[in-house]
Amino acid sequence: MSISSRFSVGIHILALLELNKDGVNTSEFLASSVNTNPAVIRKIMGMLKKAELVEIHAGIAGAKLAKSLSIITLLDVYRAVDVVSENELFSVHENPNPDCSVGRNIQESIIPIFSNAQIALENTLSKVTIEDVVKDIVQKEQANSTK
Amino acid sequence: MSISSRFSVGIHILALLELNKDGVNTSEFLASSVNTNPAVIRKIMGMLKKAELVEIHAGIAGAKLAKSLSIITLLDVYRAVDVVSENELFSVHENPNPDCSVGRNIQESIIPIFSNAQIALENTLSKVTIEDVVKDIVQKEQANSTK
DNA sequence: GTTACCTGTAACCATAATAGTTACATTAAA
DNA sequence: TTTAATGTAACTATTATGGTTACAGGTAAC
Repeated sequence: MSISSRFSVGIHILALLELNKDGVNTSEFLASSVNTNPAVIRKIMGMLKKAELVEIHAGIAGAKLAKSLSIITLLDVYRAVDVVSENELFSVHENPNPDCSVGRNIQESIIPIFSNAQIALENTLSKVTIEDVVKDIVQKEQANSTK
Repeated sequence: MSISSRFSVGIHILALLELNKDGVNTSEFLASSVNTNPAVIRKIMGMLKKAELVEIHAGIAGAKLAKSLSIITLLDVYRAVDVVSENELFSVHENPNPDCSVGRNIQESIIPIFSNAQIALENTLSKVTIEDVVKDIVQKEQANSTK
């Protein structure tokens, strides 16, 4: 199975908040860029707000980044939108048979390995910031405009 | 979401085939160790067979490892049981708005990053073999028997 | 204060994957 | 021929996703 697209949508939103920082970023505007329903955006925005990545207020149109681009990593977004719980990227089968040497040890053997793999993934995400993504988008735009 | 427990069950099966290599490993026997239904085991065994990790034959009771423990990595198992497709660990939202600079570039910006994270995870899995898991289980057994 | 507009949230739906279950055809060995 | 195992298909319950509608609550402009 795949990790929810909430993650990629979260990145999209944050990048757009930067690139449109002088505009009014309503959920409807953001939804039109992502191409989804405004309620979906508001749900994800709620998560980003809880993680203190964005500033939004009931009744007031528009959202802003709550901190500098350069210190928001993709791992922050990944955690914010709750796509994978702590140490639960891999699921381990429950209740193996304790009367079997494999059954009674497999979980303890496997869990640290799975944890390491998950950490390797998360470390990769922690090394990329929203600033990197924004710069990449700007660069791609320039490359295309001179074609 | 989590990666299917087919992966951990696959590892369990392979380790057990080694530790019980002198016995007859029917799907019923394996199922009793994993604590699930024999048909579930047979389905997973079918995938392991297709990946040439185990040898089984219709009508003949028992399964054997098809290659040496030391060269079967967890990545081999992970691919065999088809828990995550190539480059699809992360899902990316479809059809972002091409009239927005973020919308028209976000996928191209994000996909290589996601791919790197997935590769980091898979590299970790490629460094652990079934032999490592078996040794760990044996060691845990010994540690417990002397308690 | 009332209107207009936005956010916050709940309720609901369709879809898809998981894990399990039953059943049975197919195959091989005793 | 009988027995027993594998290989599969069909079906179920459960769960997460992503979307949709609806509306309560907050804020600002008039």
